[in-house]
Amino acid sequence: MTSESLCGSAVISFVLLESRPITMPRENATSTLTRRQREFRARQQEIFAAARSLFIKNGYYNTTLEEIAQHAEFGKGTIYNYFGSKEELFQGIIDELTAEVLSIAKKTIATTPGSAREKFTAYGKSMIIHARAQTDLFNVLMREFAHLHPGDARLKEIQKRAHSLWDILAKPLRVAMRRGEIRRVDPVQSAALFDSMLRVYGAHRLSPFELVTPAQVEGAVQLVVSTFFDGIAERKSKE
Amino acid sequence: MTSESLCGSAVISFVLLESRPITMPRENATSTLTRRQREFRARQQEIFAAARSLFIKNGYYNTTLEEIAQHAEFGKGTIYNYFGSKEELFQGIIDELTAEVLSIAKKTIATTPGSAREKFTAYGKSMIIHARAQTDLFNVLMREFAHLHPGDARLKEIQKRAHSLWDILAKPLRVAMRRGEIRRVDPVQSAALFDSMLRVYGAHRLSPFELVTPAQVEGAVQLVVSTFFDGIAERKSKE
Amino acid sequence: MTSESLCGSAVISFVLLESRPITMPRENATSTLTRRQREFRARQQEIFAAARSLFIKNGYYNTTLEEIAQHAEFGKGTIYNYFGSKEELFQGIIDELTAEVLSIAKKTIATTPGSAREKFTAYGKSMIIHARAQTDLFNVLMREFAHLHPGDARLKEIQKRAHSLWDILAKPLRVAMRRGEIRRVDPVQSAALFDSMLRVYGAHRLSPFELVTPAQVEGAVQLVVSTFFDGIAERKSKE
Amino acid sequence: MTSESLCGSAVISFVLLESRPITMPRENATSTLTRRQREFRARQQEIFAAARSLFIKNGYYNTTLEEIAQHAEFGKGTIYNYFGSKEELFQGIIDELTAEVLSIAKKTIATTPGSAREKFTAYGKSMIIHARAQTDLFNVLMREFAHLHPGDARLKEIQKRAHSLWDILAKPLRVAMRRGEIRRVDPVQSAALFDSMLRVYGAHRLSPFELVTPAQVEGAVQLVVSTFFDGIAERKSKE
DNA sequence: AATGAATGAGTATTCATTCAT
DNA sequence: GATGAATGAATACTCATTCAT
Repeated sequence: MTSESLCGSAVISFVLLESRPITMPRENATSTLTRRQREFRARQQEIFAAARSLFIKNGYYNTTLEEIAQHAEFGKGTIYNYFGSKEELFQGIIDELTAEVLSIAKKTIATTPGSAREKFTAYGKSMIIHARAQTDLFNVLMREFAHLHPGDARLKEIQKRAHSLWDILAKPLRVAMRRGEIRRVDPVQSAALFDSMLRVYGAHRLSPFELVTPAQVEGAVQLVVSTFFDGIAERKSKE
Repeated sequence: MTSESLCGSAVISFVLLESRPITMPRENATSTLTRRQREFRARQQEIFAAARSLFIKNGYYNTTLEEIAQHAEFGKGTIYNYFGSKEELFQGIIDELTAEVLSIAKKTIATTPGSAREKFTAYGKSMIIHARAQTDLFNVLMREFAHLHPGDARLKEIQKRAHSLWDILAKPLRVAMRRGEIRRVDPVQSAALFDSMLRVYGAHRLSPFELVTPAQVEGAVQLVVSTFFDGIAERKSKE
Repeated sequence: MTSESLCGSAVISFVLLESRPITMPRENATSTLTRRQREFRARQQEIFAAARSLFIKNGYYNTTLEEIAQHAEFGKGTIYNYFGSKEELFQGIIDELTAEVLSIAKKTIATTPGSAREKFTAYGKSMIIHARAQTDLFNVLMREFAHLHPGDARLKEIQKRAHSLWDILAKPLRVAMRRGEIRRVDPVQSAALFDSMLRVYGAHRLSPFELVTPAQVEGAVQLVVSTFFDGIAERKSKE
Repeated sequence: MTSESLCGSAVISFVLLESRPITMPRENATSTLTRRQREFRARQQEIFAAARSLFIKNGYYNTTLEEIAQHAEFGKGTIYNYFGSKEELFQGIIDELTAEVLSIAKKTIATTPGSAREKFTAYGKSMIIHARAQTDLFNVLMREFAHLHPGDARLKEIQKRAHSLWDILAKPLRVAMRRGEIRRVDPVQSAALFDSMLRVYGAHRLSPFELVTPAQVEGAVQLVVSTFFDGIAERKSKE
């Protein structure tokens, strides 16, 4: 039925940056960076971007460092001044991605006013938009998920982030439950189910459900939200 | 939001062998196979099984033909009498897998009596069980999904199979809709959403939702089914 | 004064094959080797010889595997069917060498009849001849002795072999001492001193003492032997 | 028998700086150096010392310029203001070393009063002490002796220095011969033999003859000297 | 048909050297 | 003068595929 990897990727894609980044230190608290440091960071980002786009297009194993270097317009050796290895470069991308996703989730849920339904609608919308922009990248992540052998420390980190994401989504569900707005369910598990449904729209290469116009996105999110909260069954309840 | 790969894998995992097999010719229409042919088929299967278990354990790129040959207890060269290349061997596995999934879906939906809800419950249960048994294999599939470059003919094939799966699930939904049991929704899209939710339970390495006992499986399926049909919102409709 | 490496090399050069070979299994006791095994051995020797001559000419670091392969008239990959790594290939050479030297010492001392002086003369002669044929190889060994980090198991092995050599030479000295033919000295240490003197003639590139004719070899050995046993001081003892 | 390298290294280790230095110009005849020049010399020495200790510890090929620069606390580029290349830096060290050895020999032989036996005793003692202090460095020299291809001008230079050393030792032997104190032998060749014996004690990693206390050093030198002058044979001459 | 030895294209990584700042 | 970022040539090692036996 469902694949671990699938779920795995789900997990990966929705993780919030609560924990420290794995490889690439993000902005310094104090913005006082020497010129040296700023330039270093800038070049690192250039290389990173080049690697990212190539990994996306061709996958980890089909991307050579030679190509990355050419694409980044640097010498091959230069790459190694900024990243210890091809693997580290790749891990950096995973890291960045999970951080982004987590950050989006956090912000959307926190800042959207209103009920769980409204928060989930907002979250769903930004996730779909975000995912469609990055779909291919997620794709790579999944392909190469192999790298994380069971027991690898990074796997644990990913797990932690997955839980973070679901916890973020679970919070408004708990509130709603307390208010008697939703049934008694495991909030984390339900959050995961919601999240999983959104994923259907993330696969632009395989999904049959075109989401090019904002209206289409809107429709998709509405379907997911209404299915999640109301179910698809007809309410015979009336009278 | 959601990742293509995730969805992609979803797609992969739920495809029924309706179309002709991609690589491995399945049973000849006429069951009259010469001894030669039967032996050939048998050896092919041995190799296939060896490759499958190794790809599962180590991934495509980390499995060498040398290992496959040893594991299959054949000479390295012999492999090439049965498969044109490592790649073809791998495609055969994808093929087999998608066929299995599709076949399960077809059978479950067709043979389970009763309403859509009952059919979906049965489908969900067998899928979760099936997936947990094969999780690692799906995992590989996803990892190596990279092989299917956009535009690759095999990608189209996979898409077709994904649609087949959803169509199978959509059928009972259409019936229910006609009967007024469920709301007006896109049945294929809804089928995809249901399918996607099941995936949450497929990731034994990342999923926080342990499903070891039959009761746990039952509970998970119930949650998915009830969420799908009824939603999680409290029915205030009463009265 | 004297360099460790020098002594080190001395040690290396005069070691007897008592212990099992480090890397390359020597002739099977039973000469029953399958054709496969014999061919394997033969090719291994070809590669070995090619590597040896190149290491001699250019040193370990200045010899590439590409060159070794070309010189051996094999493909680069083929080398790795016979040796696990460049390092192992190199170690094999050290091994072979030390084994040879040890074997020569053993045989010469054992088979030469007469007193210690006669045994040492025979030993000296064959060592000088042997060394001049292999001088360059010893040279490489010394250059690359670095590879053996202190604590390396192979270093211990070399030490053991060095002791073996000296022990072989010490034996006739002990006999002579018992007979009162030579003074009370540490036989092993004296053996080492004798051995060390021979080394003067091993360096054809640096030694000023040409040893091309058999007579010259004879003269050199006589000088070493007479110095060792009688000293260079004039015997005023007479009367 | 004996290895060129061994002997080669012997040669290297006992060479006196009579000839012009190969790479590093030594003190200007006129001691009038501008401040510029003095500072240049000073920095050159700092780099030199750093390189030396690293070459000793790790060998030529396993020492990177990066490391040398860090150890010398200079920028990598700065090194190239003081030395043309890594190779040149290394040659400078060989040069310094051989000069040291030669200088010690010269001084010891010249200043020790008395007979050849006494001069040789003094020489032996200081050489053993000196070598044990620098064993590792000699070691490197030997390892990297490869650099000197046959025909290399520097090889000739080394040979010249070797001869210088032996000539220094040969001188007192000639005097003794003239006085009838020692037999008629080739004084240079005998000097080389004596020198070679000392080398046994230079290899702290391989030598079984521990020389940690001054008494042990004394004993070793006595053994070498007495063997060299008197031989190990029992004097039956009496009567 | 079965084999596995031979192959060499392909790749990550290192490091001496240069040169713009 | 000092620096260290940039460079790319160089190299050990892998592995899918071929083919002679």
